[in-house]
Amino acid sequence: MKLATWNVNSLKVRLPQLLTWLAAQQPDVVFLQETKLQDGQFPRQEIAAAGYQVAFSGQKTYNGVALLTREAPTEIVFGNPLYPDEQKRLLTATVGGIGMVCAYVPNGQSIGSDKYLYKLEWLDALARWIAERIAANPQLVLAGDFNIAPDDRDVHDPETWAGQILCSAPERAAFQRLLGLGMKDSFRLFEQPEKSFTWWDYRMLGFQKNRGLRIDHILLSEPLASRCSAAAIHREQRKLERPSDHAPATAELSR
DNA sequence: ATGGTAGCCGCGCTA
Repeated sequence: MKLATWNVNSLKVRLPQLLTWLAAQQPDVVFLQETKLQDGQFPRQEIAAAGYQVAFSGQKTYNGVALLTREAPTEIVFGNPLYPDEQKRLLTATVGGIGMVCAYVPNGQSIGSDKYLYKLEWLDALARWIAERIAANPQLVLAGDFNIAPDDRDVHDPETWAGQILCSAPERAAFQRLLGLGMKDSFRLFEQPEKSFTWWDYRMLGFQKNRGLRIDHILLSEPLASRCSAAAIHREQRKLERPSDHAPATAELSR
């Protein structure tokens, strides 16, 4: 089973790229973030024609998450029942007996801002939700845009970014709390190239200079981590004309 | 030097 996560930064703009990428990569489950589409505008037909079922939760202009699956998703839960939230950032479903949680963690803007406090609250509630889901089904995938670079090796310039948004100690502690629930960072189950990132700022030639961060992750509960045979970042997507500022990440499960 | 770029029914906001 091949899992993929991608912050597409507008599904409307990125739909042609997504369809081409799906045909090339043939993932079984795709976690999308920043669809920026109201549910009525979701491109159901195009996704169905590509061979995927969908569950989605969107709003206009901002946020929006979707799950594309070969097998029908069941037990779909919109948002976090433990944290009422107007913003459409979380989607949970069961696919082939595996719990799938698609997350678009708040960016946080800057340390100490209202948005930062919201981010930390949101992450606290996410951890509680994940604990509940693992207890219900030990096979769980949590994937999406975490807006957290877990470690200095996930940062192009750790000194400049030290303590900054996406890298601060409380954000990293929130990420570690998810690992403490038994989730594994699939990317780090394998040897990886240095300076592997999933996001590069559109500004200041960020991608050309590889000034990136690894903030998009596929976390696997222990029974799934033991089945994981590969994990990769598809940075070639960031080289295309009119790219998302994020590249997709994938993880493969054997058996 | 707080810059810069992309996306959104925009006239600023979020990332």
